[in-house]
Amino acid sequence: MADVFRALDDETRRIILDELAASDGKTLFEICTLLTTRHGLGSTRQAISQHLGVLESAGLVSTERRGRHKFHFFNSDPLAAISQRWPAIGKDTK
Amino acid sequence: MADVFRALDDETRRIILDELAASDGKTLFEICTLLTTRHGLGSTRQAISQHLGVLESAGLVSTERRGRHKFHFFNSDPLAAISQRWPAIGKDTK
DNA sequence: TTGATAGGCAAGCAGCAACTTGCGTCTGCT
DNA sequence: AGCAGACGCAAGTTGCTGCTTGCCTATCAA
Repeated sequence: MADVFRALDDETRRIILDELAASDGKTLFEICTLLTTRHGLGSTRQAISQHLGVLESAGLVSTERRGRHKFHFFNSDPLAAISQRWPAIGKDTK
Repeated sequence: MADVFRALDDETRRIILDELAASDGKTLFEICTLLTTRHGLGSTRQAISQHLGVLESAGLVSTERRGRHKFHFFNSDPLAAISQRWPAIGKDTK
């Protein structure tokens, strides 16, 4: 559970989650391109790769390898643990 | 919004939030006592004070001064922003 | 098989964040 | 007024974290 909060404590990782939540199945290079074009982030490929590693080890992102491509998928299950700990969250969300 | 995640990225602060969510209106010394007795944390008063400062500047804790006492209250409003960003959170919370 | 594409591993560096330590401030009681 | 309790401020230290750099592995196409 601690990993989830640590993973969310970074604006770049939050943006990555936004992009994956909008449309799943992106590769590392696609995410790199999106971050530079849409969000003006000049991070390196390795930096993004490390971010994805953090997100994956926190369970927020799951991956699937096909050939030389690795696709990334958003997983919201760990976020549910937050609303379980402080139930007031999902109260008025409907 | 970044402050909220940074504030939650610390086990001690999460425990403080748990205690305040369980029962509001605690003073700094009361929180210190709870952390040492119930959770076995040997932190200093100043350390807890700094944690409360982080939580307060993130909007997760509001304070009220009466005399020489300062009471702390849990505020879940910033947590709602999380479920707004990734709506999947409050999905099955009912 | 050669080359190009997609990604992984690991060391090094810089900045931040948590904790401690020491002192200062203000309130309330006697 | 004097003292003790509850809290605030600020500097210094240590450990972690994000980023870069450099090199390596694996897959597909020609």
